Amino acid sequence: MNTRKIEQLLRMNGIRPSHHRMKVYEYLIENRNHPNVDMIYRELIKDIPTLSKTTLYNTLDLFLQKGIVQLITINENEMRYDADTSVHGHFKCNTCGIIYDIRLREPLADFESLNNFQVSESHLYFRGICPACLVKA
Amino acid sequence: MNTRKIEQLLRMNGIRPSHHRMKVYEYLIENRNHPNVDMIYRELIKDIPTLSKTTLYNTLDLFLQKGIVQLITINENEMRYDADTSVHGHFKCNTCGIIYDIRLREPLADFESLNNFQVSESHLYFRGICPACLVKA
DNA sequence: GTATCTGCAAAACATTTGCAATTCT
DNA sequence: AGAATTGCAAATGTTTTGCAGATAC
Repeated sequence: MNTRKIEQLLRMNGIRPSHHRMKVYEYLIENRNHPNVDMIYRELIKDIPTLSKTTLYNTLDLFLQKGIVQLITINENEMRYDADTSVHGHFKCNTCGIIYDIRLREPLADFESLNNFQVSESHLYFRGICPACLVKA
Repeated sequence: MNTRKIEQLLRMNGIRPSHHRMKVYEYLIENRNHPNVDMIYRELIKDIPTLSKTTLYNTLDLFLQKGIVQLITINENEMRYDADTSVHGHFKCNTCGIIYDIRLREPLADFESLNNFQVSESHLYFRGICPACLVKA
C-alpha cells in the first residue's frame, strides 16, 4: 500500500499521520503476522534509528482507541496486534508458533446466554498443530 | 464440595493431594469467578499464613498440565483460571469487570478453514457491558 | 507560542527461576 | 535416606509512567 493511502486511512480515523505512525500502520497492513511490540520494533528500528518502544506503545494504544487495530491475547505473556479489525478467528500452532487467521462461516455473538449483554468485541481462537507441522511430524 | 471428594478428584488425575493443592482446587471449584493468582492468594493466605505465590504458580501449572483447570486470557495482563474445563465462552464486562460464563449452543472448532488443523484448545470470549451495568446506566 | 509527539530512564507488575528448607513416605 | 513440595529472594520480560526535549501547526 502506498504512503498516500496510509495517510488517508489514518486521517479518516482521526489520527494525525506522523512519520512514525505511518510506518507502524504500514507495517501492520503489510505484515499480517499478528506481531508483538518487539517484532514491530526490530523491523522499524532499521528505518527509524531513534525509535523507542514507548512510542510504539503510545501509537498502538492510539490505534486501538481509534479502532483501526485489534488486540489479540492468544499469547498469555504479550500483546499482539492485528490491523484486520473484522471479526475472525485465530489459530496458534504450538509447534511453530505461527498465528493463522480463521475465517468464520457465520457471525459470532448470537449465543442465547448473551441475550441481554451489549457485545462490543468478539474473539475466537484455537491452539493445536498446524497442517505444515503435522506433515513434518 | 467436601474434602474427601476433592482428594479423590486430584488423585484420579495423577496429582498428589497435598494440603495446599487441595485448598487451591477447592477454591477454584467453589468460586467460579475466574480468579487470577492474586485473588486466590488473598483468600487462601487467611487459612495458610505461610503460603507463597510461587507455590500457587507451581500448583496452577500442575493443574493446567494435568488438565483439570483451563487458562483464560481475556485480561491482557494476567492469567485467569477456570476449573470448568468444558468448552464454553466468557464475557468480560468493561464496566464492572466481572467475567461471565457463556453457554454455547453448538460445538466450536468446525470452521472450514480449520480443516487440516489439529485443534487442542478452543476459546471464545466477548467484551462489552453486562445486563446489570446496562440497567444502572 | 502552544499543543502534540517522541523517547529516555525509572517504575510497576505478573511470572519464572535458583536454590535452600521443609515435609512426606 | 530420598523424593516431592514449599517458599524466599532475585531475575526476567512486558507494559506503564513521569518528565523533558523535539516537532508540528
